[in-house]
Amino acid sequence: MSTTSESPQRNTRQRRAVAAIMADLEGFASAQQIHDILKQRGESVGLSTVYRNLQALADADLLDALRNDDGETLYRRCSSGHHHHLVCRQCGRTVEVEGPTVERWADAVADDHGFRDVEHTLEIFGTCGDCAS
Amino acid sequence: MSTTSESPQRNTRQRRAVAAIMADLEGFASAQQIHDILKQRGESVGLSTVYRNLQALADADLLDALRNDDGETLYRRCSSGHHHHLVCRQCGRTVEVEGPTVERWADAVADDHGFRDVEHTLEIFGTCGDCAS
DNA sequence: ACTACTCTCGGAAACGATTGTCAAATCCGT
DNA sequence: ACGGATTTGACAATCGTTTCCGAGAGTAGT
Repeated sequence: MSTTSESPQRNTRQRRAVAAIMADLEGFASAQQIHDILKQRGESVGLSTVYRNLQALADADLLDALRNDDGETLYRRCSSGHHHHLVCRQCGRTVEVEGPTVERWADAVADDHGFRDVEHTLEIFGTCGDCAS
Repeated sequence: MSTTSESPQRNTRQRRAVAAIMADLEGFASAQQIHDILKQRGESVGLSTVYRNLQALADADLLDALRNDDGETLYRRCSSGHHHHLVCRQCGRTVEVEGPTVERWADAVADDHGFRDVEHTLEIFGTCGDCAS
């Protein structure tokens, strides 16, 4: 499988259901939460399947994935291109932010120390206005 | 535990052994790796104890902790104060970096969106000069 | 529509890091 | 050295996630 094709990607009810949830969802959610939501909507999908499909979507860059402090992986739909997140630690509301300054700073710092092929991760956590009251 | 004192903090062989390892260690290491190193040095310490002491040291801001992509928590000694890391993804060599500009930017962005109690995480990964050759 | 060939599903078992339990060992002030 | 509190450590339990594997469902070819 080194050469070309990804797997053919079949169009299943479960795949559609997970994608639909993610399209609606505002903040980050864990695989288990998404599994619960599916159950509530009556579109029951096996937990393993939820995990698999979320991974697939994340691999295809259709979802952002991040780990919270509890070690859970959270998913959320995302716009294309490089960006970071401002996440409410109460309700999960998320704002995508860009910071050209930060990008340049990170690259410059890495360059100063002779590092190549630089990447970075940056997340901002806080309590949003609504949750603060 | 809201009120006053930290726990009395006793000076045990195990606590000293863990602290000693961390003083020597150059890059980030997982609790289990540290447990192994202790065993090799003949200073055997229970795994739970290693976990507990690493957490305690991290809580006391004597160690930095970060999670790798595999979900393991890695520890490393650190200087005091807020800082970030530039980590070589090959050899683990780590440089502590500061970025007042970034701090201000993050706070400003969060403030713009009405977020309070803001924290952020930022790590830079790359290949260091030595490993690039 | 029928067949054959996969890919996918799902429930249960496996996994791996971490945390909890609790009796025994160890500290440390007195 | 004594005694009460903390800490240790072997083991079990937890928790998120992954893997297994037989059954089920898409899809292409006829």
